[in-house]
Amino acid sequence: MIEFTVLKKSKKSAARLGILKTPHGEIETPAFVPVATQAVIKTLTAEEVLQTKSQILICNTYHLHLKPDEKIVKQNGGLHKFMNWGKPLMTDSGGFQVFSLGFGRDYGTGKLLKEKTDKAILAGDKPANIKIKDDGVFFKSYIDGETIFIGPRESIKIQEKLGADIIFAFDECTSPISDYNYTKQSLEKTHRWAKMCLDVKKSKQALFGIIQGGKFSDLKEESAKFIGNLPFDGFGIGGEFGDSKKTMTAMLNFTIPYLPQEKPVHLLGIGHIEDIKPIITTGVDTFDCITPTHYARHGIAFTSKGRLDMQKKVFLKDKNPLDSSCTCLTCQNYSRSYITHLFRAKEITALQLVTFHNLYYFNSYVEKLREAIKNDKI
RNA sequence: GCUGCGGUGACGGAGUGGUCAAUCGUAACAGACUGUAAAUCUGUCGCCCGUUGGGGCUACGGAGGUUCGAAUCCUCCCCGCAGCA
Repeated sequence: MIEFTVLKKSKKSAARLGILKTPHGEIETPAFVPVATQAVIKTLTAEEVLQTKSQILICNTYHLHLKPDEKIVKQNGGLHKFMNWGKPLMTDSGGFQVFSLGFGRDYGTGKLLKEKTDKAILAGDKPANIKIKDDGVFFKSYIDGETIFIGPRESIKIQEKLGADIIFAFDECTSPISDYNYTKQSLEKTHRWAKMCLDVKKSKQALFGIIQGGKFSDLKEESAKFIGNLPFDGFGIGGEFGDSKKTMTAMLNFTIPYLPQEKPVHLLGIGHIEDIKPIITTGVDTFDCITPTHYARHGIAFTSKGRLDMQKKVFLKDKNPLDSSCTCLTCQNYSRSYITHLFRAKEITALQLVTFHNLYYFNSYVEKLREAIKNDKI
């Protein structure tokens, strides 16, 4: 079980400061949630992750079901013990994979639409590689092609075996190019699945329901009201948020007030550094994003001066740390020159040093924002 | 000195008379990435002009030659490797 306490609401915005108590410790919110899909923050050990000021991680049901199988995790004493992470954990339900391995893959689109497109997903359209049925989804394992069925029941059972503190309802994350009718039909399914998740769950883990509805206000409202009225321990806001950052913030400002104010709100899969302040001011308590870890492995370091592409030749002659105002171990001990050398030499330590820094940087930034809420500055 | 093999774009290495500015890989450069199919993917990669289609120029060790046409065939030369003297 979890316990959520709102300590303070900003006078300037909907931002709020809170404490989320879990069986594995407390989280100061708003908090960034690094993504540990396969029960690891890629390139880092759990001990290193602790030093990045991370308070809670999110792992993935679909991926851990395929590998190593939740039974193995359970036999190892559950996720916390398995991955040597004594702090709070979430598991995502696999609902994102319904999108990313389905229409996301077919159309090459992400959660946010960058360019205008004529492509559209209409009611009745079916993704090429997965089958979405009334009770769940048939996936093809990307490992060996095996057919795998995950629905609300399966997802909850897997998540119970994994043993995270907070688990998510199985949903269908919709694409930014889904039309109104597709989104509406999908939403009905997600709502039905949400109830099933509540019915199936036997553990004391906290279960978060997920609000969908795409970019359509009436569907978002309907979803927030419906999911918000179910006895979930918290809420995730998922799916896509229109085609610009402004619509995203507007949509959050519109949606969150429909949810019970005493329960925590998690924003699923959003969090480029420039998005963080805007989403926090809408009242989001926790949010996860692959950006700091994923981009790190592609050479991008986030700094107070903006993104740096550490593969660029210029940095070979730069003896400064990634960010001279950063107090992380990477910045204390290693130069841009060295890190760039490692990238160009294809040394895996490059990925590690930047992953460490990026996580520390994101967490430090959110820490500052918590301070700002305390002082009613945002 | 003889015999054999070979010299291709930054590098490795295809091509062996027209469809070749030359497959592919690497490097280089540029771009993308938001609940991780992702240490990944995409684009450019001889020079010059055109917004595109495209056009011009210079190129496959060097110099000649054969041919309508040569990286590809012939002659001589230079260089490398191997074997034999």
